[in-house]
Formats: sequence, structure tokens, C-alpha cells
Amino acid sequence: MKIIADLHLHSPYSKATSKEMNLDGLTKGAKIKGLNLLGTGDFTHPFWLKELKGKLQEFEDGIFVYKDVYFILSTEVSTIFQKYGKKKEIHHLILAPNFEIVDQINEVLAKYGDLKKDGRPILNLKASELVEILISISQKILVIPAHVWTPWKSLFGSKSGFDKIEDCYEDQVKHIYALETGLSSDPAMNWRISDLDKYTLVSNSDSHSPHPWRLGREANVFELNKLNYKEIFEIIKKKDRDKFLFTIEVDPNYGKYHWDGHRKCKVFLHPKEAIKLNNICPVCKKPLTIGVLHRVEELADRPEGFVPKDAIPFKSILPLYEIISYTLKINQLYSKKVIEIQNKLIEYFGNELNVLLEAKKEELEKLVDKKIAENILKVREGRIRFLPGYDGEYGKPLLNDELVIRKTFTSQKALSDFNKL
DNA sequence: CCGATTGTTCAGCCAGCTTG
DNA sequence: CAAGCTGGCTGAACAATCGG
Repeated sequence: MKIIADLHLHSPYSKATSKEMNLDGLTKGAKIKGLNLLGTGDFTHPFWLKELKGKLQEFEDGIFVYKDVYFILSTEVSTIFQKYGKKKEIHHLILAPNFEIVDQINEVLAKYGDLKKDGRPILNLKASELVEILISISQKILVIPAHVWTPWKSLFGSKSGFDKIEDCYEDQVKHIYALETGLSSDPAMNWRISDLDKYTLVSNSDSHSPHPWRLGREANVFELNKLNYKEIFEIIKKKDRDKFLFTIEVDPNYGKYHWDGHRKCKVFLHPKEAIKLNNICPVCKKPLTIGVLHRVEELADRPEGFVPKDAIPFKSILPLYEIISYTLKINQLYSKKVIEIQNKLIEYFGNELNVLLEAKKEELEKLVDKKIAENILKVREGRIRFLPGYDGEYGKPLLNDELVIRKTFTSQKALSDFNKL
């Protein structure tokens, strides 16, 4: 059976999330998108956990079901600790095999932070201590460093991260099997660092809203004989290429931290340009927010385009809402017209991922404007340029062959280089 | 010309850290 | 010790534009 899984998302008990991130909203969103396995998110939060225990039915060992959508118990925690005299804040995705073990996890973690305060609790623990604690509860618990390249709160992040996984997880690194690439990087970027070859690269949305332009933006596609926790655990642990078919990605340029820059100063720069400026903002003279591409370049020991031999392939997409709204030049994702077209396509092809990955051009053209059909194919085939994201600003796809003329470039040369891409 | 739709901006949520 | 900043999303308020 084919499983399309988004394992990292949040409940309404996390800060800055939509109230619709409840089980009904999530299952509705998953069906529209074409996902059949979701992480529950936030199992550390007592109210959310109570809801999960009450509403989820056990399906198979470690897998639960609600309204025909499967769930696996997951949460994200933030560890804050000092190392090398600096504050380190690192996010970790945690998967657990059953509610009994979740109860044990929560009992221990509650000693290190207030689990009620946020669905994504802050723990006064070193990353290595967190892993040690979890593994001592159960070897079946999976700890995955979350969105490893984003500047804030991540393993390799420019603001509070490390250059080597070992520096973060120390002797507990032996229990780390996978890394979450995050929106601003794709597997190809990670393949440039030989140290990462042994890790399974997983992709999740970290969604805060169940809307199809957020949930399932990134996902993992598995082919399983049967669905249970052990299967998922083993695939991720062993990087089983026969069962891990591919990951679904957005173009890393779309991510909010791909390039370097300052949102407020309207400065965004390719790492090469930033380095020429000593990573100092030409407007406010303060250090730039260094993005994902820059960090990958710093740590890479291989050229662009290198593919490790056991790499799991990936496909790049964009949320359908964005393709439609950018094609029609409507900025509002939820405009009536965009929703109408989206619904028409989803009704015909069953779900959004079918539209994005499978739908044939002739069929698309029968249903919608030729330009929209063409752009769906363009995105699928990667024939598309972006205005890259930076310092928390999403990247923008250039679906109408626009030339980029924007005040946000401080360097005319960066602008002309960009238009040549 | 007026109502409907779309575009744009911004407060609010909140803890916890840094800065002055 | 207060002020400012951070994250990501909602949804209100208001402005602009579309279309019948």
C-alpha cells in the first residue's frame, strides 16, 4: 500500500496555529491534499493528548485512525542549552510507538519545562540529554532533528546551530537516523555534505494550518506491505530504498530562509553577494540573517549536482493554490476564483497531489485555462524560476516569465545576475 | 454607479530572550 | 527593568478595483 505521510505538524495548542488544526480539520485537509498518514503533533500537550486518546481508534500496532486518515504519535520539542559559551536552541521531531510510552515521555519531560504552555514545549535540556532520556524510555522512539537548516532553532542554523551533528548530539548521535530537510532545502542540497550520507532525509510540512496551501507542502511516500509503527520506524532507520519511494518537496527557493537578507530593510542577497558585504546589511549595518543556501555552501564538501549512490529521490511541487493564484495574478490565496478552480480540479482528479503529480496535460486543459495547465506541468518538471525567500519571507514563483524589477535588490548586479538565471 | 471582490496592512497571540 | 524582537497565522479594517 502506498502511504503519503506528513509527520510534522501542530495542534491548536501550539503558538501561532490555526484553530482549525483539530482532528476534523486535519483529516479534511489530508483528504484534499491526498495524504493518508499524518503525525498527530503536540502529544506532549495534555489537552491535545486527551483529545487524541479520546478520538483516535487503534488501527495497527502504533498506527491510529480517524475518519479514514491514519495517524502516528508525534511531537516537536525545543531544547535550550549552552554550548561553547553560546545559547543553543534546537528543535526535534519525536515519533512514539504508543500512548503508554507517550505518557512516560511526558512524565519525564515535564521536569524540564512546562508542557501546558505550548504544544511545542521548551525544555531546559541539552540535545544529547533529551535523546538519552527518550531512548532510555524506549528504543522504539525516533528522534529526528527538525528543519535542520533554518537560521533559528535548528541543528545547522546560522543563528544557534552547529557545524557537525556530533557537536549537538554528542555521544547520543548514534540514536539519530534521519534529518528533516525543511522547506528551504531539498535533498540535492543535503547530498553535497558527505557526513549526511548515512542519514535518511525526511520531508514534512511543519504546518500550522490545515489549509491545502500549508498542510502536506512536503511529505514522504512509502510503499508498505502493511502499515504499522515498526514498518515506518525501520524504513527511516535503515533508509530502505525499496520502501521509501521518494519525498515530495517544494523548491528550496520557495522556503522562507533560502537566501540571506533582512526583511525589514528589503535587502535580499545570494550568499556570494552577502559574503562580499561581510554579511552586513547595507541598509541597517547589522548582521544579515544568513539563510539555508549560505549554510549549505559553508558545510558542503561536494560540488552542486552530486548524487550519493543510495540517495532517495524527490519530486518538487508547489501548492496548487499558489500555482493558480500566481498564474492569474491574484495575490489572495483564498479568493473565490482560485478556490473555484482548485475545487474543480480536485473533484476531477481526487486530490491535490494527483493534480500536481499525475494529471495529464490534455485532461487539465479540458478543465481549466491553458496557462494554468501549462504551469502545473512547468512546476512538475522544474521548469520554473523563483524570487528566492529570505529572512522569513516566502519565495515567489515566477510563472508568467516576469523579469524581476524590484526595489528590494540593493545591488544592481545581483538583479541582473538573477535575471540571467 | 454601486455592490462585490480583491489587495494590503496590521494587531493580536505569548514567552523568553537580548538590548539599552 | 522596561522595551523590543522573534515565530506564523488569523481575521478585521480599509483601500482599490472590477464588473454588471
